[in-house]
Amino acid sequence: MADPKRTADERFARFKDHLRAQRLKSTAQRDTIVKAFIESQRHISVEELYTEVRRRNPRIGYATVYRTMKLLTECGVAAERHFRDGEARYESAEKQHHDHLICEGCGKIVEFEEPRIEQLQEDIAKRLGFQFTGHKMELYGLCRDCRRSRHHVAG
Amino acid sequence: MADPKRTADERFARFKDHLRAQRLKSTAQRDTIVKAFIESQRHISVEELYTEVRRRNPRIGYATVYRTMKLLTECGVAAERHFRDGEARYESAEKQHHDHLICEGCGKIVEFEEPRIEQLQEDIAKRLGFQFTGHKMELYGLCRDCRRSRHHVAG
DNA sequence: ACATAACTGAAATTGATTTTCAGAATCGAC
DNA sequence: GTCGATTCTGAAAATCAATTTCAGTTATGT
Repeated sequence: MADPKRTADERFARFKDHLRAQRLKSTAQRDTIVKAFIESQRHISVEELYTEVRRRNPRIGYATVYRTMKLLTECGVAAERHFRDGEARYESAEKQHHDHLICEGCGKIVEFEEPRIEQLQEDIAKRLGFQFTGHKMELYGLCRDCRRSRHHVAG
Repeated sequence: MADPKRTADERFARFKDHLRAQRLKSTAQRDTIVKAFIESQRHISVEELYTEVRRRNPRIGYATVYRTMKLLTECGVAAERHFRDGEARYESAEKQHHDHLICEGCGKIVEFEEPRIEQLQEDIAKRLGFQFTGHKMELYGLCRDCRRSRHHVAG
């Protein structure tokens, strides 16, 4: 596994490169938000990120967080996901393709890959006359912990 | 294939039964909305349905359409879907389970089933310690027609 | 017919996200 | 370094889909 510090630096640098390439400006607010995102846990929501950003600099506004996440998505550092709860969540776009298994009890998100599913999806698209471009796939279930507490409630 | 008229009547009757069972009231507005939905094409949005409903009775409000679609979903006549475009779409819940392949060019929606994918999904959930409860899966692609027009634009 | 619980439309509200706008900061030219 | 055009920023307003409120209306059981 790669040195996480180095990876973080690389991602930050990629963001800075994007700004330069697009003739956008480097600002303290953007730096703060991007660093907070890069150091964050996976699948963070804007609200969660905003809370952390505010901790670092309380004068940064909600809109700037939204605007900066859009930039991060454009330059391929972040990827936007929409699960069932209605608010966007962002994850690192570094990782190879994967999908998500989400616990309906506690919201825990587990990542997985399954090339056999991807293959079947391509086959289906082709069979129906489509050029396959992508998919959205989430599995839902109950994790072990939540099954245990359900049992308590139920009997 | 079943007689579509009979199926429509059955679905309307199921809605009426639901009202009775829940001690809710039959109203002209609800009847109009439900009939419009039942006669509609697959995957209709609330806005599209509202347009048709207004044609039949211009005094019916948006909120009533929303409220009635919720009832239809509760009694299993309609099923709510959320694709990429942000607004809910409703389809007949009569059909057996299926997923959707959506054209990114024209928005065309094709339904399909693939038991092998469902099986793999269950396997994944079990492997990761989850009790599988369901999935959300959409495939995206370009249909034949849209590929053709792309070619025109591109070359 | 009456009571009453449910329903309706319009308007207000919500929650996530985006836009507007006036002041502030960046960065490239001098 | 400082000027100036351009871009940014935060706060507040706006948007968009969906829900709720509310005061007046209607359906249903007796």
